[in-house]
Amino acid sequence: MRSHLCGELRPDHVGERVTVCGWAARRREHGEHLAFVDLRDHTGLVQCVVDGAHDLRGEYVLRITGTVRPRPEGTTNPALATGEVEIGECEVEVLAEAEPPPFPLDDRADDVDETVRLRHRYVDLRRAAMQRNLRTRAAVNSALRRAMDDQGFVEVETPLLIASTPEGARDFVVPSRHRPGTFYALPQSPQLFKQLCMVGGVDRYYQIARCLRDEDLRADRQFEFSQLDAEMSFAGQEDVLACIEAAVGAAVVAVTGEQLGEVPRMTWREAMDRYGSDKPDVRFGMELVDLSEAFAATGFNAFAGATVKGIRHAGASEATSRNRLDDLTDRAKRWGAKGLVWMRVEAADDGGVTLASPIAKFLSAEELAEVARRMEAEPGDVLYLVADEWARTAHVLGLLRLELGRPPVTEGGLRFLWVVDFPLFESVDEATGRPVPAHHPFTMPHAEDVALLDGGAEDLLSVRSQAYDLVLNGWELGSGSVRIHRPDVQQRIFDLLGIGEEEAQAKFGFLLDAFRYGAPPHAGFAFGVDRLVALLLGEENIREVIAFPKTQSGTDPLTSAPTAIDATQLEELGLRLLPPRT
RNA sequence: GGUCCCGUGGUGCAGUUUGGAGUGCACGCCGGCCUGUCAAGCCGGAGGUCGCGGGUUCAAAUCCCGUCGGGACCGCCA
Repeated sequence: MRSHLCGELRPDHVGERVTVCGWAARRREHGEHLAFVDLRDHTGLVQCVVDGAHDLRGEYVLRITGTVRPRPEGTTNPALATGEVEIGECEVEVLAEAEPPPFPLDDRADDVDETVRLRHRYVDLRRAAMQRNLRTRAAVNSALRRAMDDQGFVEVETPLLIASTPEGARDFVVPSRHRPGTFYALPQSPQLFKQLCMVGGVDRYYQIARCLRDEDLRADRQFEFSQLDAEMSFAGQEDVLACIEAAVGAAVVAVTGEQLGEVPRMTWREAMDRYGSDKPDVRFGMELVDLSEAFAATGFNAFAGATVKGIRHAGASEATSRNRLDDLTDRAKRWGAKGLVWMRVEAADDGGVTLASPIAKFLSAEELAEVARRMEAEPGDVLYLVADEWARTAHVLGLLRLELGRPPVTEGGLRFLWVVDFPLFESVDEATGRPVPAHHPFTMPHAEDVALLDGGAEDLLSVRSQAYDLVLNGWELGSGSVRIHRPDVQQRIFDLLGIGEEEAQAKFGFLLDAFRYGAPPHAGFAFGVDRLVALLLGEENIREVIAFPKTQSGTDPLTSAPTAIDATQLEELGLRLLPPRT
């Protein structure tokens, strides 16, 4: 049907008779004698010169046969890759007529209401930016598969219809027709199946797996997403990190052409202390400064006995109004802080600085001087302090740091980071005394910390696990761990978590059974492909790298999903609907 | 579950603070003119439930309440 693609024509093609197909991106009419039509396909635009009468409208689907010729002196267009040539003596065949598109298909569409774009996604996808995103995503998938294949990983497909487990995210659920009243769940991840693959001698498993979680949507979260999921036998943390780095590095090369280099590491504890986050955005500083010692003997009740930390917003005093400070204080409270202390740094007569703050009068001169010293305060800065228990102080200041200092997604480069030594337990339930797992209950404790499992709440919370996250520019790309493969250790963890034998059998019985038949030591990882592609492309929203995404409320403006189903379908499934909640 | 922002011809906006006739801009669309344009140009035209409902008022795009839709975030996402 065609001999060339629109975007590939160059002066080399001059004199050739070519046939191209595409959409009429723009037309410039000069009466019935002459018109210029920019024909667009996925490779770009080429100018076609149409002589004589015609009726060509925007987005008509055309097949144009003509002769490639150089553009006349002075009419070349350096903005187009094909701008030195044009197609002349055109024969035009209208393959399909088209209504005017609902929004412009050039860069101006970046400002169009996203609902309108999604409702007409098939038109939106024609745009150069969306074509670039789809094709970059395909290149990343391809690079990931090649890298995993090259490292001896085997791609195994795991089921989509699986048994529901109450842990973790809310399941999407599918009713069974054969057994009315029972349900499949769609996988939140292939976690248990990939471990079964290890027992099954697969040795190195991977899959670009669709995962589904019925949780609230965000800029970096959709119901459905894709993970590069991997698991390795006879391997530990270092093996996994090396293999994942190779895969991610291949994706980075495929998109940017640049080598990844060594990915730095940071312990979870250090990440929380310095950045107030387990997924620190290390593209910028504004690190948390610990001030607890400065207030060890303070008379200011709000600071006494608390973890006090601060961040310094350099040079921001003039641009930060009192209104803004009040607003930030409100936010800090919504984030869980008791309050937010701010201090404006001003030049003092003696050449030092003074800290102007509503609470300055409650602090001693020594304390104020120590704050200024530790935070390296300069005149014109604003300091923000939070005092609370360690985790809350870090969390609130971590959010405040992002609010005040986070650069746009397109700036600061690609700053990958391994966060290692996550705690095994996130918290200890005050009512039951049971620890709450931070990852999943098959995560191997750090060898050096096993003795602490016998201790009290404080000991339990200090147990490190062999779990690790990969972070890129403040987004959690993925996480993994070394798994427990020994039944006795697993039993120990279940006991601690209060998971009885019956419950364990009901929830993961098949995995525990499998382990009785000889489980190799194994470890794995999974990271989100949508997030990786978005960040590689400088998109701040993963919907831009998904062909048909859903809105924040989980609907699809194109298909109107989710929709009601008819009574016969419900009947067949043995389901009856409750009246709508009021 | 919560906080905040947005909703005005097909698209993007101004108008909302301080109520006074659907007033305006750009693009697109339709018609006309135009033989070297390139986000072509010139002339003319059509196109509106100011998201929806209620309230206040002589009068509401504008103020108030509710609601729907979209977005960002907190919680949630082992």
